[in-house]
Amino acid sequence: MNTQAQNFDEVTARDRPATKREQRAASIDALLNEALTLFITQGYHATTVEVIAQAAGLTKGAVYFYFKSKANVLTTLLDRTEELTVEPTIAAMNAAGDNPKDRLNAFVRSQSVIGAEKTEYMLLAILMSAEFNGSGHAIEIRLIELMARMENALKETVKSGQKDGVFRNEIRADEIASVIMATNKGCYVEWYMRGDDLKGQDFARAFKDFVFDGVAA
Amino acid sequence: MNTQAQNFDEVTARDRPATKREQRAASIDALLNEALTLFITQGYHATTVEVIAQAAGLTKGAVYFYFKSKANVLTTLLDRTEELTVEPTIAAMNAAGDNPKDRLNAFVRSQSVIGAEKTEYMLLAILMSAEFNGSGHAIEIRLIELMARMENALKETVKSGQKDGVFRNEIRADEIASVIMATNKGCYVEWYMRGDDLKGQDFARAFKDFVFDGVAA
Amino acid sequence: MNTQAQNFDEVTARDRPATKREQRAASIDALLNEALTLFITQGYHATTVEVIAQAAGLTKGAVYFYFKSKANVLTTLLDRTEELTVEPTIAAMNAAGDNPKDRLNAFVRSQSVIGAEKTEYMLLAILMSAEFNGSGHAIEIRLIELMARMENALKETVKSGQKDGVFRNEIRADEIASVIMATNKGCYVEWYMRGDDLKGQDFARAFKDFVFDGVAA
Amino acid sequence: MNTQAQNFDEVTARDRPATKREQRAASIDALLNEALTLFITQGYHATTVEVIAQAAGLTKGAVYFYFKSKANVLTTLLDRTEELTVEPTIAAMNAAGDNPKDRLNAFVRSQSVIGAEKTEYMLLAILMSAEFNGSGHAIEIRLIELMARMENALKETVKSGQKDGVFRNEIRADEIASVIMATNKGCYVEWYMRGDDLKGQDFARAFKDFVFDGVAA
DNA sequence: TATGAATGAGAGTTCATTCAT
DNA sequence: GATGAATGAACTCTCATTCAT
Repeated sequence: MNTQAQNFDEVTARDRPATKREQRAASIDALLNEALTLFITQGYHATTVEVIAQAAGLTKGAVYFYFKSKANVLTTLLDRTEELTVEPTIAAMNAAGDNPKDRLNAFVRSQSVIGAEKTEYMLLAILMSAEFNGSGHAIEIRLIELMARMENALKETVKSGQKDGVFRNEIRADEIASVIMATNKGCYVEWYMRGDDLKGQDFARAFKDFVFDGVAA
Repeated sequence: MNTQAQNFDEVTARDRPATKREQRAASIDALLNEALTLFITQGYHATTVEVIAQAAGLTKGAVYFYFKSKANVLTTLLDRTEELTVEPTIAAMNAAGDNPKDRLNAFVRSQSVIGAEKTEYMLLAILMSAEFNGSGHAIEIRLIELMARMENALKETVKSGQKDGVFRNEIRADEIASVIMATNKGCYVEWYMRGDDLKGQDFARAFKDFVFDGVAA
Repeated sequence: MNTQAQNFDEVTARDRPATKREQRAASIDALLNEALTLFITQGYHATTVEVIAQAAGLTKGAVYFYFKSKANVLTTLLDRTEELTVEPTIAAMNAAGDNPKDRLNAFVRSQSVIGAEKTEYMLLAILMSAEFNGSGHAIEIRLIELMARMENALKETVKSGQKDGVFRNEIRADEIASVIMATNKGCYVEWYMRGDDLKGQDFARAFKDFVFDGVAA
Repeated sequence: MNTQAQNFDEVTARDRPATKREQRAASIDALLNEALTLFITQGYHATTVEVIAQAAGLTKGAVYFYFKSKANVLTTLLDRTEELTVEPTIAAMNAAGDNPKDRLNAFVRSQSVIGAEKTEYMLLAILMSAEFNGSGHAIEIRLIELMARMENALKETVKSGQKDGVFRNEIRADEIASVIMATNKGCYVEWYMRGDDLKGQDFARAFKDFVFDGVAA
């Protein structure tokens, strides 16, 4: 299953596929892709259901045919985010073995790769976290949980790196992990907001060097 | 009676001062303080004028008596932000003399101090930048200009530090300055969003060490 | 059932027609008809969108589904006004041939007919001209243009009548045309405001005699 | 009494006279003058109390110090209107004796003079009649009564002119009087709205000729 | 005499959501 | 599968009015 539509980077609902199943998938994909872009460029609140629909070549009603609410569009996107960003990163860390340095390296590398390929999903998680922070909305909880998975993996790595003496010890693992995460998030947002001002590769390298030299024992 | 309200930091408009001038100042202050908190906790779009007014012990109409629009509440707050965060930081850097290391140190120190004392103003600038990014709103321009002042000071310092050979040279000053700014912003947001999870001083120290070891030649 | 509503001139949106296209047309028509009546009886500013909607058996939201603003309801109505009053009058004048007396006669006749059949549209143009005069609003320009089409046709006729010696010459064509227009407008408003006090036909005849004797050489 | 402020055409409250009584009169006068202009240029609804106050060099509160409501500003103005336009016209007609032609002549003449000297007051009555027509507002009744005084005088004159055989008989006095009033009002509004396009004197003459030829037997 | 702070009702407008077709 | 009509709640903003000073 799921063999359809794989090759398209941006599928709009206009390219009507033959079967109903395909059409369904195409519409959902178009809607989600446009919503993803709009949520990170305009913010969730500032993005209207109407605009999402139009961008996907559909009408408002279609959004409610596929999703039970605007919030549900976002949560669906967050499911994809977890799948496409958090899981590969954790998998990469695990694949790197037990050595803390290797694990941290895997984290930074994975983030760089994902940052290049799935930038929008990473940004979605970061920006929605900011937008929903303190809102009491169910999405806030979903986001905290999503981010926590990543941060916990990092924290464990830092901890064991401190125990092994390869990472600096004067500062608690919590704080170090937080600063790394913060730097990571900050760099994503900065990179995104600056558009073409920053050369991606140089910026990613700066980030990497920064992290490594920053935590070196 | 009414002696109990003297110690509060937050004065609401309810405590009617004697003269009109005082009353005016008190109301504006209450309004701006509440708006500041609400804008960073809920976001600008999610904060209604009514809520700002009620939080300040006033009504919607009063907000429009003092400010010509909701946006004007924010711009007034941004004026204060520039005054309270950007200017002291630049002043501190200038006071530190010509040595790039001293200047960078002044920047980091100033940010830490302001981060502790004027956290909300710093956060406002950072969070509103994210919320208004790409909106085309006049506020976006105001924010870009505000942030640019800080970043330019940093960039100049990094550049002269590279010329003197005290900062690493393999990466362009632009990228380094951006990463520092990104780290700075990321840390503010992280710190704020995590509430009491992070010990402020430890976190600030982690940030400082991070920056310094990261740019050391 | 439901056979009783067939004879009504005013169809409200409640009588839901079968197809969507019909429903759309019915709603728009109901909205415009009610708005027309309300704008001339209460004035544009004094008429609220809510009242228009309720009069048409709909809600405020429906008004904004069909029109992008309150002003757009009026401009739509003005388009209809031009079509139903200005164009027939100019067409009637042109159909009357080159003789200035015939043309003026056609003007007065046409105005009387339209005055009887499309009173509200004529009044709308006149009353809105007064209400928006000097406002700087885009509608003001639209109204000036609309009225100018009629007045210019009249002015040309008066001019050629003066050249032919059939109309009095002591007064400039501009002034005569203006007085005719003013009398015309004044009579519409008077007639409308007086309700049933004035017998339409007698009044129209008085107006006609008045104009003809007034311009005769 | 009432000897103060007579010579000023436009007295603003800024030219503070010496005594309180004078100041009071000056403020009221400034307020009424500005309100008069604003009501006819912008309409009653579109004119805010704030704007009236500012135009008079005072604040909103001052308006409520002198008048009990916005409507009361208008009614005060209507009292002046009656005094300055209706009464002189009726007096002029009475002074002209019993001859219907003389009386009508006195009416037209008086209107021309008042039209030149007290244009704004005449316009106020005409335009407010249109704006408040059908509103159910107390002002509507006040306006109807004001206009009726003038129209009744005219109607009586037309009636006796018909009896004497000097005015045309085929049309009822009511209709003739109404058409004259309508023409009169229409011309005022047209003249006003056209600004400088129309030469006042020519226009007045056209109006006069128009009326006389129109009513002549 | 007049100001300026503040209110509260209501305006125009937007938008997530529902539902018959 | 998708549309388009319609709703209703909420939002930003306006303005006549009140009142302590």
